[in-house]
Amino acid sequence: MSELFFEINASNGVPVYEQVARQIVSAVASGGLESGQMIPSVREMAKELAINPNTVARAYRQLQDEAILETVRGSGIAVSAGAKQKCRTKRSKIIRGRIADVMEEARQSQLTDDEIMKMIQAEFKKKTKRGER
Amino acid sequence: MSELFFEINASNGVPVYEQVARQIVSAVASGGLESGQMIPSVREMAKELAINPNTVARAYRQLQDEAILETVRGSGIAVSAGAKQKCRTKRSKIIRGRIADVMEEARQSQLTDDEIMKMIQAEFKKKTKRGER
DNA sequence: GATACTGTATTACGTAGATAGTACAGCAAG
DNA sequence: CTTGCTGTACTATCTACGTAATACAGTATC
Repeated sequence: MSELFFEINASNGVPVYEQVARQIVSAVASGGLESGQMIPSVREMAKELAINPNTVARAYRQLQDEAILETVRGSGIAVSAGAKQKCRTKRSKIIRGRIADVMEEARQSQLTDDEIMKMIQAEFKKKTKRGER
Repeated sequence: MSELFFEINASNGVPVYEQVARQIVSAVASGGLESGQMIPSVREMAKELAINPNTVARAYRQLQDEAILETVRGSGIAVSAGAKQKCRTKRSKIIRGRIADVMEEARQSQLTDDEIMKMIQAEFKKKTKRGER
């Protein structure tokens, strides 16, 4: 089931359980996963991603604490009602935070606004030129 | 001596030694530190920043490996000749890398180019409005 | 040469992340 | 009711990393 194109980047610095959680959030936010839909079981997901079941469980648990996932004992875990809106908000917050971090880092590097903006536009062009979307 | 306005953010996720190294690179890149100039000793810098001398030493050592700093036994550590150009390049690379990371993360979050650009511009405005530079 | 400063090397400690193994509780389906 | 799947809890271990503490080696200065 599933076909959830998840990718784990082990040499990324970002904890694996965080990556799993984020990708679920992204999937819900953009409609790839809908409210009420079941997600792959802990063991199944772990097998697919070749990681430890406990790591998956940790990601799921975190999302349960945020009421994005709901557990149905014996059956599995489903996407909560109203999760889509929550995930869209969460996703925005995460990305906005990352952007703010970079801005702050650039500021501390004593780069001028002009230099910063030029770098951003250069990277942006590079990105869109790769032919995505 | 020095007056090197360094700031250490302990709750930043970024290792302290990395922060020290980066701020030296920034200072050299923007002319605050010039080739041949001595930088504060390991212990002095550690005292100013209220961190462990070893942490400072690690930052210095890293920059020596990159030929940005040079050690003079018994005297101290000086900025290498040609360090400015190196640091400017390095600084650009670091920031560009961070920007690329955010772009990649945004892409994985399945945000559209339009949404991403809007977020960036919003944060950029927020930043410049704080009245810096 | 003695002192006081440099940088450096080594070792040890604490924390966070990931994994592993095991055990338990609940539901579905035969 | 039995079997097989769910999630959950707990403990232990391993590795990586950042930091800390201490001791050591070289030079300047008097």
